[in-house]
Amino acid sequence: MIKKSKNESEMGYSNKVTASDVAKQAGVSKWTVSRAFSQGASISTKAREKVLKAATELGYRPNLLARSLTIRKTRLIGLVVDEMDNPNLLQLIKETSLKLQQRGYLSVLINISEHGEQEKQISLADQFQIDGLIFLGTTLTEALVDLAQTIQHIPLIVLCRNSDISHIQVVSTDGYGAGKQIAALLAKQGYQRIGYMTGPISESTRLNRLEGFRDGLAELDLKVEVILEAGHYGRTAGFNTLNQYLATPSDRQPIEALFCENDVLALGALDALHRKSHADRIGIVGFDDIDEASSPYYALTTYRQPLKQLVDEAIRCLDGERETSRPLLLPGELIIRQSH
Amino acid sequence: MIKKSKNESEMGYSNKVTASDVAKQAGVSKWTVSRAFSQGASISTKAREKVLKAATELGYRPNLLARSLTIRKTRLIGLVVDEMDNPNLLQLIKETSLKLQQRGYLSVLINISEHGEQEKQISLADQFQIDGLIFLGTTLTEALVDLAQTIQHIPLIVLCRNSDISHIQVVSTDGYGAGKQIAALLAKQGYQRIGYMTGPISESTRLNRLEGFRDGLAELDLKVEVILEAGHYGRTAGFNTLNQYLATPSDRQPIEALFCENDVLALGALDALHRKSHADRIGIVGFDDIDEASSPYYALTTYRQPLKQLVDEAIRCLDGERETSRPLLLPGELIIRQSH
DNA sequence: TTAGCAATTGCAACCGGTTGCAATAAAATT
DNA sequence: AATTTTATTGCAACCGGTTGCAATTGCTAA
Repeated sequence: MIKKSKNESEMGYSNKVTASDVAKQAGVSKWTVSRAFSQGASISTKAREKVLKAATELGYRPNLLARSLTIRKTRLIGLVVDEMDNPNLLQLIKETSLKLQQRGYLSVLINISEHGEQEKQISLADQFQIDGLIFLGTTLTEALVDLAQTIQHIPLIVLCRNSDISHIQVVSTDGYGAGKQIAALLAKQGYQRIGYMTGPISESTRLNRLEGFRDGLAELDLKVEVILEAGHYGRTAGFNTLNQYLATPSDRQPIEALFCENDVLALGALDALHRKSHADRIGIVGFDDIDEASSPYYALTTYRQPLKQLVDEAIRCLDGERETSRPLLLPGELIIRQSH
Repeated sequence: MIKKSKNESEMGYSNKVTASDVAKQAGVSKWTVSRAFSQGASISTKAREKVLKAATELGYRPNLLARSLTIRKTRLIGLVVDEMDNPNLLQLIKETSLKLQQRGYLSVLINISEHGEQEKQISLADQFQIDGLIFLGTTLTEALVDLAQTIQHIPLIVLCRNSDISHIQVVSTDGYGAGKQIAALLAKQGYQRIGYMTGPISESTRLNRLEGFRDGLAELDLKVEVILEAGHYGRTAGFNTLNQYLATPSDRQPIEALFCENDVLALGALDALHRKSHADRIGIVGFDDIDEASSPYYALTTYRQPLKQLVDEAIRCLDGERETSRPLLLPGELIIRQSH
């Protein structure tokens, strides 16, 4: 319950209370007011108390815009997102925004799912003097990379994606290792003909899951028989892609197992197998461990990313607590269920 | 592909290019530069061209922070979210941020899922001089309502929730009407014993689905036999809640149909029915029409909210294109599948 | 050619804070 | 008690823009 002071309600909270007003009320100069509100400034306890009292009386709240202008720091962080049909992204946004808040940052959401407006939006946020930019699992297009080149004055971080753009810090799950683990799992299960379903393919960002998967299979004298390319990361896309593959007549046996680049695709793939006879079943493995994966209808075997740790590390990079150098790749956890 | 001018790369894009610099380069005063960048300002075409040329040469980009400070408008809109486990929320965020961007706004994400920090976060955004606040399906606690009272100087909008706080504009789906439709649907199906599963109950926000459902059933001489209360909107919560109900011995017959307050709860409920014999089946209806609802495993009958329209209206309120008055309730669409 | 008027442009002041420096007050030293 | 040292506080200038007003310029009409 927030108590409203008398003055506050009297003045209708017109939000016009400025530091000078407080100064007048407290009988000090506006500079002293400023000091009263900044940590560890040179000010006597007495003065600070006087100011704080006057401030609450008047309902004064410092204007962070003005503050940011002078100290040249906004504590605004841009969160760039694109594929907004993935529950995992929501988790990522949730964790990131929460951690940012805890560190006193404010998140500016930059939605680049609308094609063509991408550079404009990021550029706009930049003009607003954001202090950092985090790409949340974003597929970087060439245009975005170019744009990133022009924004070198703030930390740029790619989360949950690999990339080799020089000045962008990468914080991601070790997709290569995960791919290998999943290869081993499927091989142990006795599958011979194994496929991979990928989302959209980007030049400048990679997930490395396929590479690890391929190498892992190779070590066991197996190979990736087919790569199915879903146009985007969506359940329906996964559904259609697998359906189409199954419907296409071929002289070869169809695959027996399929590793999907993420859970959403995997669920779509499982949807495509709905009501198939047991003989026609295909072992499916996903990636992310979204909530639905644990449903008894899906029971999806998948690989869980260490989301909280990833976010932690990303923010550490923002704060400069980690020298931006090579990509930071953390291991996740294989979640075994029944779908594989 | 963004072309970098020579100067830009020469100076390492140090972001220090100010209006005065451009003025010097263009041989005009900094005020003229300002005018060159503002629509419909009194400036000659010749001067504007000179300035624009100099600006691109130097890589000048206006500092929106400074601009906002003087014009006393930031075009920053706070998006308040809490339950971040709901795919529907992601859609809502997606639509809202996109539309805001199209109107030249920037979205500040305010995550209040962390308890206790709620007021602080909103207050912080307010200090940053945001121009409006949209609650995205947020459950308003008493503390939040109190806080909202102190922020009367900017438009406050509750999206996808009903509320009777005086100065908050409501834009939502007509939950009452939807509830009635669903009541009719279930009655037509021949169900006699019908229940309702609710999420957390809030004093100051309502969805009105239950009220409509109850009245709809009453008109057909039926009633809501039981209200199951899930602690929060989560698949697992829905799962546990229904499971618990089914496991509790009772002298009465169990319900035959259940209307869940949203799809996530409904999917959880369906999970609880996994592998039940046909006789023990319960007809389930959800709300939202999230992507997973269309899965063949779930085939959830549900009610789709007119998301885009809702967002449109909300932003119209922001822009003052609609006199903030009574709640704005739009009808959605019943999506019939097999789960009911 | 020149008065008369509109379109431009420059200037000062301001938005609401912060910061280095100098002046003053308080505390410590001898 | 006088002097040095240290802690506070006030002041001017600044962050990077915008805006009302006055001065200047350009253009039209007489």
